Amino acid sequence: MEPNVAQPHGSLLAGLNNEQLSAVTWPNKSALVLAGAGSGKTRVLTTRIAWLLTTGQTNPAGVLGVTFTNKAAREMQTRLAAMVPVNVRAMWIGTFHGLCNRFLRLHHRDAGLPNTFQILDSADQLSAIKRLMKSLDVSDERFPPKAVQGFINGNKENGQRADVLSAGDPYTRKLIELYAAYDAQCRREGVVDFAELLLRSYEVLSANQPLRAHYQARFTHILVDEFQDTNRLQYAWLKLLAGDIGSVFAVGDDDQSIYAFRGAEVGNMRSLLTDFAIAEPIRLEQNYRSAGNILAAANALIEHNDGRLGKKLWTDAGDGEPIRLFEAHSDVEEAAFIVDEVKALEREGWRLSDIALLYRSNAQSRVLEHALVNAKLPYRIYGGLRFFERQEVKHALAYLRLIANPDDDNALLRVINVPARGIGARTVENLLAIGREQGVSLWQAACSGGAGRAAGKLADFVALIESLRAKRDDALLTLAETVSLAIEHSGLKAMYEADKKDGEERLANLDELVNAAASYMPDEPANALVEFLTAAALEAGEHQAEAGEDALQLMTVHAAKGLEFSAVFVSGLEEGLFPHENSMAERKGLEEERRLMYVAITRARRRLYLSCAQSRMLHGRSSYPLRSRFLEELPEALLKFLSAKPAPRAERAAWAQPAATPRPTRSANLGGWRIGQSVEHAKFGLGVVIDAEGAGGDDVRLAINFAEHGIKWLDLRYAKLNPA
DNA sequence: ATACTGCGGCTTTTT
DNA sequence: GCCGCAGTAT
Repeated sequence: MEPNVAQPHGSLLAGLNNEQLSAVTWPNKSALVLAGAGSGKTRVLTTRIAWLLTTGQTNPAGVLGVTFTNKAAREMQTRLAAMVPVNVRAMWIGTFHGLCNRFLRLHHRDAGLPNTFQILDSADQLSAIKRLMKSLDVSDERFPPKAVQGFINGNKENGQRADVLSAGDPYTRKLIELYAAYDAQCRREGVVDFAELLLRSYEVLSANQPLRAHYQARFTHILVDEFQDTNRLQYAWLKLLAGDIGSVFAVGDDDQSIYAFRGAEVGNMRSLLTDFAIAEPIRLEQNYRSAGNILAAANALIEHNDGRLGKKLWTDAGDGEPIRLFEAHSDVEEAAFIVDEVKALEREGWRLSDIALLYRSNAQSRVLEHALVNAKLPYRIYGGLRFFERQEVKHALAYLRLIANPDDDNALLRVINVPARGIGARTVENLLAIGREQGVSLWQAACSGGAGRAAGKLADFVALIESLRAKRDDALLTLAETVSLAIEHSGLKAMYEADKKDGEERLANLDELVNAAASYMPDEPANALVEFLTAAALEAGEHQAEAGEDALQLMTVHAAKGLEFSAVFVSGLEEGLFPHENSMAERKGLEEERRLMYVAITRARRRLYLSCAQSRMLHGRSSYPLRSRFLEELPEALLKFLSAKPAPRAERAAWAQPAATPRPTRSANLGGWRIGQSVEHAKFGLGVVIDAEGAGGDDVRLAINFAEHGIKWLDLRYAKLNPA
């Protein structure tokens, strides 16, 4: 710490611990802040920006603040605004995608994009891919559209265009061909997907030296949140922007890296140290959230991972309560236990909204919800559809997109016959054929009118869109009026009014859309519609608003990252579920599962419950999983066993055994096979039996580690195995 | 055009 | 066991 700098800004820096202070007042060079859970990383990030500004080391234009979620970006802006008098809206603080969008709008010419370019969300992208494949007559059996989407996005996130890819096998060659065709289609239609926002920005900066020099000189301070979640392209983008002058101040936690499955590269943390000549990360290890026992459990668990940068959370708040453990006979009993405990907590005066029920996968919420409904405990569940992803909202947005740009084929196909107006599949086929043959958009094909019997209906549709466009332009409608008019004139409103099933809710959502438009503040009023549509794509909205009532919080562990609760229940701690069996087949999959467990544990402030069940309905059948190895990785001294029937001593003895040794299965019956046996499978080749589950008899599944295909779980009723 | 039925699949998810 | 999709029946 440098007193001469810190002194005049005492109020800004007051209350920071030594490590936080050294991070905040780090000199103007790159840094990696290893910020443990609950160690005050957002505070460090925002205070550093405030400090840089108030000490005159930079001005608002010199700061680039990057986050992953809109929520985090907003929080950064709000907190910064409270610290320094500065127009945070004018600053470049936002998500990777939001900032790239801003960049591409400013430089759309350099990027080769129309100034009205629209953004495809994942669902839009998938339907664009399906449409493309249909037009190219590619079998969606052999090439599942989701897999094609994954291929395209994966390559974009590695910075690779189709033209630099090559493959020996025809399958991959086809994928590359589809990738190229997809990009061409997007270019024709003036749309970009999420990954494209980043890749295109990166390419424009790479190719355009003056532009690059401008931004490199401008952004002297680049600050990144949740750095462990960056992918290769994001890292390259940051590196490019930093150039030789700029510094990167990255905050992250390798132990909370839980998004490798979507391209996050924890390795970027180590790369940052070398590429930016950082001698040692700054460690924020003092935790202000959880009781000591909870941190001790988290520390002990995460020690089982290799290759960590290393970090040990501590608190001066005392040990607190033991961690409560419950082993139920069934998933239903587990849910009943949780309900009972929650009721007890409620009686003791805990707020329901301060209690979270966490689980590994969404399917687990069902049995919990069932128990909660019966117990009349209010709950709020995160996940599922978000506002701008609802079909009625997407329909309305599609009309708005057509107003902004009628050549948007995705939008046109979505609503050309919604509500039904006599334009059937045959007519649409014709349009697609014309579009393909003449190289024009579907809108242009429809305008030319050359489509047989439904020509009149098509003309009506064209007239509808044109009248909406004309009304907006001539009558100078506000954004909200445009939205409202589109909903009404398109017939969407009438359609949902006639829908007795869930029309009412959908109409309410459409009203909400009009409200959203009314309160939307565009940067450039003349461009309000395009901006609004962009915001709708980049910020899909809350998962489910419904605030107000004091309700239990149900969510996946992933969704809980970044949140904290006084009491946390982690349910379903069973092998196969948590750690999830699918993750075992992935490289480093188990370690990511363990980090996920680490995230779950560190959400709790005062009380932590961990539970598992001896039997569980899974995929419509009973399964009899083993206790999760993660439970065995926790020091027994921290635990308090609450099971109605504690496990027998023999089983308890196995409690602290290292997880590496294969444990015996519950049922000795492995359908005649044994752990460690070599087997052969017709499709997967040679492998070794490494684990088993199921009730025995015909209900046996074996985990087999195949030489060629990795670990697979096979159901003996279907899989043909031979001894090898 | 819509409603029903059968089938497969099935982890996590932000932008 | 449940959901979503596709294909068929009305």
